[in-house]
Amino acid sequence: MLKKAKSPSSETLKGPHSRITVQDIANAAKVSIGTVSTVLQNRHVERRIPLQTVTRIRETAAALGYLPNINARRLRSLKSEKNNVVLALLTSFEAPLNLVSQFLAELRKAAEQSTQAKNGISFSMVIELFPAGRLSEMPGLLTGDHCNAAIIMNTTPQDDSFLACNRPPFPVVLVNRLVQGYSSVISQPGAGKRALEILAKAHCKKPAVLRGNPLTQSSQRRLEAFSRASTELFGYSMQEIVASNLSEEAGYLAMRDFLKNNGKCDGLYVVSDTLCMGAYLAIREAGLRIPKDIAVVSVGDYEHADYFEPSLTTVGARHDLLAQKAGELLVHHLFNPAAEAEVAHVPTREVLRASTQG
Amino acid sequence: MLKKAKSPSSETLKGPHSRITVQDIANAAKVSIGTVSTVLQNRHVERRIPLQTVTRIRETAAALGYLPNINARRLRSLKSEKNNVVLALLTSFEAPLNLVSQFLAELRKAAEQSTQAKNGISFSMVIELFPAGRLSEMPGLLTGDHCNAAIIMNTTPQDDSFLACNRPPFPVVLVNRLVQGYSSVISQPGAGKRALEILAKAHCKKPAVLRGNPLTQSSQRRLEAFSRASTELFGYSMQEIVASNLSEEAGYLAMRDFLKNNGKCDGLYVVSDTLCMGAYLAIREAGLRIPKDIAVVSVGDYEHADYFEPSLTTVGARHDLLAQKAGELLVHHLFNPAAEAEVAHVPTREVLRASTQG
DNA sequence: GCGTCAGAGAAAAACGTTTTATCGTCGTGA
DNA sequence: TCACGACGATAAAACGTTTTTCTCTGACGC
Repeated sequence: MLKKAKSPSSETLKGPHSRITVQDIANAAKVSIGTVSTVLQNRHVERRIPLQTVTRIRETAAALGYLPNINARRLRSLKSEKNNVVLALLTSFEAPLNLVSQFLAELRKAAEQSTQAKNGISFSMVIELFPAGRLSEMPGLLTGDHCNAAIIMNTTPQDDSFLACNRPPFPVVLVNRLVQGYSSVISQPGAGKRALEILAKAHCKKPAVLRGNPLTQSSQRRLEAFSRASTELFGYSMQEIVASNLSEEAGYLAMRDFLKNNGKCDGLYVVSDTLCMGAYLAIREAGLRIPKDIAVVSVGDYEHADYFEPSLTTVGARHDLLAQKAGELLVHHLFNPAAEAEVAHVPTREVLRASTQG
Repeated sequence: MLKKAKSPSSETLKGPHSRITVQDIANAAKVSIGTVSTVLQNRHVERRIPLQTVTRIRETAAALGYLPNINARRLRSLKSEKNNVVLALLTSFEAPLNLVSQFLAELRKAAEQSTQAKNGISFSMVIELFPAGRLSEMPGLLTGDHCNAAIIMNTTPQDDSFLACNRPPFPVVLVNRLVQGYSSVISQPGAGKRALEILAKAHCKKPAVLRGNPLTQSSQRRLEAFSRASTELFGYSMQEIVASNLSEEAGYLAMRDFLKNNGKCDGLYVVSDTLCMGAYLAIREAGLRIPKDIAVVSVGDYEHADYFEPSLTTVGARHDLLAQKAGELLVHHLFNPAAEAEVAHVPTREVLRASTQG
């Protein structure tokens, strides 16, 4: 009802679902869009707009439910934002976020160090989340209108095959995933083998693994290495205990059921610290001792391992190096569009603690 | 060297630090910007651009180090992106991110439910991180060119006082902070009092708290309530053990030193589960038993409490409700610009476990 | 009566893209 | 010779802002 065409450039009636713009406010308040803009930015005092006009504009803006278009605003805004490059970190809602801030920090560091070379460029970084397995629905991924470069983490196999078929029009670095044609950072394989060796040194003969579902790509590699090493050393593969997801509770339930059904093992490799926390409880409840009855190795996802009772031996990724490498690689690709895809292997870290040492 | 003015609209020489645009590529490759644009979007086949031109454009783009301007691209892009509202979640680098995905998910839910009312609007959500205490340096916070609305979490007192003086030009909801003039969601006070009551019921006489540094606003409120309750019941306040930060290690060290110096307490309130993990180890190492020698209550930040040994009693925030309320409140403000600031108190959850029950 | 100045606002130029409409040119069949 | 389609590319409009420049009043001092 407040709307009324006035400016000749907007004679055409707007569609019903079209968003309110400064032009609409200007028409309704019978001023020009420049005036509306200054008022909405609270610069009316320096521009000497009388209070009456200010309140009129403010009221019509509120009445019309005006929401500024962020992209238009940024496009036109300060000089400092002019040379702005958007770096994104894409991860799934379901994955734990505790690592992503480290990745983001390293990415920023890498970007800013390179700034000195390509001076004048500023960086802004965002995290965007997608539902696991539905990376394909992420807006801007294929059109390239969300970021100039991205680190993608915590994808599912479904997401990976989507990426294999559809390449975003900007540099991408994957974390712990191997997809043809993409750069990625990846933990050195061999953690699985080392896990078995550690258990063997703790005099285990019947190894088992506890894993979540679905199996992440890196877990799968570790498991395969573990299995191969087991076959080599003992002549048989390990038992496999499958938890329904990656929570403590799932680990607890899976391990409890295994032990209840008279499952026997004297060495356990758990592919996530969170699962392991649940497994510890199940083992305690069954009256078994760590490491005397069952030695346990996990991966060191978190920094908790020292505080388990008994403290937990871990062989796993060095997230700090992964993050650093990922940041460097992405920035490298950002400024060297012709560079070949590159897979960086990052060494693992091994900390022997009480859970494998009698 | 490749650059050469051709189009009449860009006769003026560019400054040295000016970013490469499609115009520059067009000039260098001697084609029009429209052609460059179609090639860069890989639509050359449908537009029948010959391969030779395509490669020439691609090569000059790469040689010039072209990076598209994301904002310009989004501004001009698809209809679906036209009615796009940007919702942001601002948190500090230092704070654990494990909660933010829950907040983001709830925010999205709230936004999408409201979409049916305000139909035609799509939402995009981003997380942006700032160094704790330096929220003020976050670009776009005061100019409003980064988002249409934001949830701000994990601020320091310094950030709060900055916010108190400078109001961003978009709706804001704070989490667990009380700042004049802002809407916020906040855990019901009283968790601290309940913690003391639980300890008292476990026959404690000498309560202590273990806290991190700096003290977050919500921790401070809890501590004050705890102290008041202690004074009321016992006639004296609790002892205060201060850890240097919020890590497991800090908790361990602080608690170990306290016990080493003959500190005595029979009930411990720990304001973070992470700290508590360290405290558990220190208590074990000192040969003390939980809860017989020391009963322990913490806050339930994570979902670990069941898996502590012994399992950990918690009284703390219901993050699910906090997140839900925050999302709803922000969306409400987004579509009702005139609405008053509102503080939503969210009840706490109390789970009694073995660490307080002999 | 005339220059000057301040107030209030309009008009227009940018920002860097994408998209649409248009324009030559070249062969080719009638 | 003419109409015509295919080809290759260009010019120009749009996107929604912000910012700069300009215009039009009156009022005021001289």
